[in-house]
Amino acid sequence: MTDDPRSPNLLMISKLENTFTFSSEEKQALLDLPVQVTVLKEDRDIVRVGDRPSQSCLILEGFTCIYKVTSEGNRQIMALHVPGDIPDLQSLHLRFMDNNLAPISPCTVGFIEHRDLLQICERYPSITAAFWRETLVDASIFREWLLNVGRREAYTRMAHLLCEFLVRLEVVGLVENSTFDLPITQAELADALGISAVHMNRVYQALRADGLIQTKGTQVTVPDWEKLKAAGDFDPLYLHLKGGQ
Amino acid sequence: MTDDPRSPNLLMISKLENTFTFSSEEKQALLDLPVQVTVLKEDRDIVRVGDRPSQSCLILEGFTCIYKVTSEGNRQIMALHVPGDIPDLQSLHLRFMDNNLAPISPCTVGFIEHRDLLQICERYPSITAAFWRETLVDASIFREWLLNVGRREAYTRMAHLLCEFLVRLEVVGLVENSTFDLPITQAELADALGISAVHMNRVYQALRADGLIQTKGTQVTVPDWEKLKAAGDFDPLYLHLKGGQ
DNA sequence: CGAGCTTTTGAACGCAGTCAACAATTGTGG
DNA sequence: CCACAATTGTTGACTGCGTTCAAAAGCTCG
Repeated sequence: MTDDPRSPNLLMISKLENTFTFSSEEKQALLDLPVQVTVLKEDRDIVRVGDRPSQSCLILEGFTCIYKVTSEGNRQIMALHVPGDIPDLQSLHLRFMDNNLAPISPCTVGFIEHRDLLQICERYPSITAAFWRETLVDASIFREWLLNVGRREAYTRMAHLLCEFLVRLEVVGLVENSTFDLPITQAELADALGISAVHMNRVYQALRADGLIQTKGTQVTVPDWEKLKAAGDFDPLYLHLKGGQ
Repeated sequence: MTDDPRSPNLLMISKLENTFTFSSEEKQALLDLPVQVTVLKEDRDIVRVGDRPSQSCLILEGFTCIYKVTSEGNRQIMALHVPGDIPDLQSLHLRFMDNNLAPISPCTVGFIEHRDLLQICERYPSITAAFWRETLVDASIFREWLLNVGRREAYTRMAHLLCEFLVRLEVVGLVENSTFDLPITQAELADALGISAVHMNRVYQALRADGLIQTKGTQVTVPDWEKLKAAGDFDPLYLHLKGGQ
């Protein structure tokens, strides 16, 4: 739904170029990758557990999440995705989806056929490496979330998640004046942090009361980055961004 | 420490062949991969957060884990590895280690130089795919652990972990008569499940009292697989084993 | 056979969950 | 543009799963 049909590819390339340098031939191959742009509503899953998709999905606008549900009906959100992410790149090499993928806000995505991805990977090893690396960073984030959910108390946990959001959104230029849009309900945040919605609400209020964040609708402002980092026990190393250490 | 110096490579190949079929040329290349076998004691990390290793490590005997520690000193174990696993394959494409890797029992590992791995990957795309896939399965396990730690109560969580162990050890032939060796302290299990050691002990006792497991030293026996599966809310799909669904 | 680790037990406490009601906001159709 | 419905956010009270602290008992191994 963008005027420039190449824009999805450029978003993907600029993300990958955070850590890789491509030859002009490789870049052209990435530009030529067919991407089918679609606008999705937030109340329908993109793929579900057990599915065998033949395409992967690049987030262009809005946010998505992957989640699973226990047999008791408790939902855990395992990851949140921002524009530039490819949340189900794994399905390129795993036969079945082992999680659900859904938009958490109205969002625009681009679908890329596995066939095309495999073809470009076979031809250009450094593109393979770049995609592989993306999935490794995803895994690194899962590890940090495990530490977060398993060993940090709710207050710290929430502060940590906000730190991660700020950094990841900054990378794709979605932060202005320490402010970003977080179009996500408290119930969803609770599911991402492994706590109840009620407790989430209390923690959120505490963060505001302590001056770590200011909110206005879905906008979140971080007045003191160092303070939030300290509160969230946050070290961006695990995001493996360009800056390195 | 095996008589047959090729054995490490064969272990790796048989694991990869669970889901991939290699040509004889590819298989030979994997067999020719130099592997430096070493015996490690359990009280020293193999790699640490911030390290930049030039090799990855294949588990041959014993168990290892990856873990992180919060600034408060709480440890979370994010994964446990059994023979055949390559716990730090990620370091092939990520500049820095974002977690610690340590043996949890005396263990034998084989170190493989990144240089050699990259070379073989460049030459054989299907070997790249096989290694990539391994890291994707690791990520899938992280996701399941997130659900486990975030949304299941301690009793179910422990049952789930035992289920996972049984299945993964079965794949590498380390289960006999529904019995396997679990040379890991309760404090370590607690760190893997995100609970305290004291509570771990109580849950463990409850599992025994309910007849879901029998223990004898470090040996664990599962008398009724279906019952344990039910107690652990366990579905092996996320392990992406050969059997498919 | 004693040192050191691991497991076990008890008691008190607390973080977070559940339930229930209400307030605020957003969305929708007339 | 308003009225009503539905979702989301907020609050209070009670409960409970799991933590913490401390001490004792059991193992393992030199």
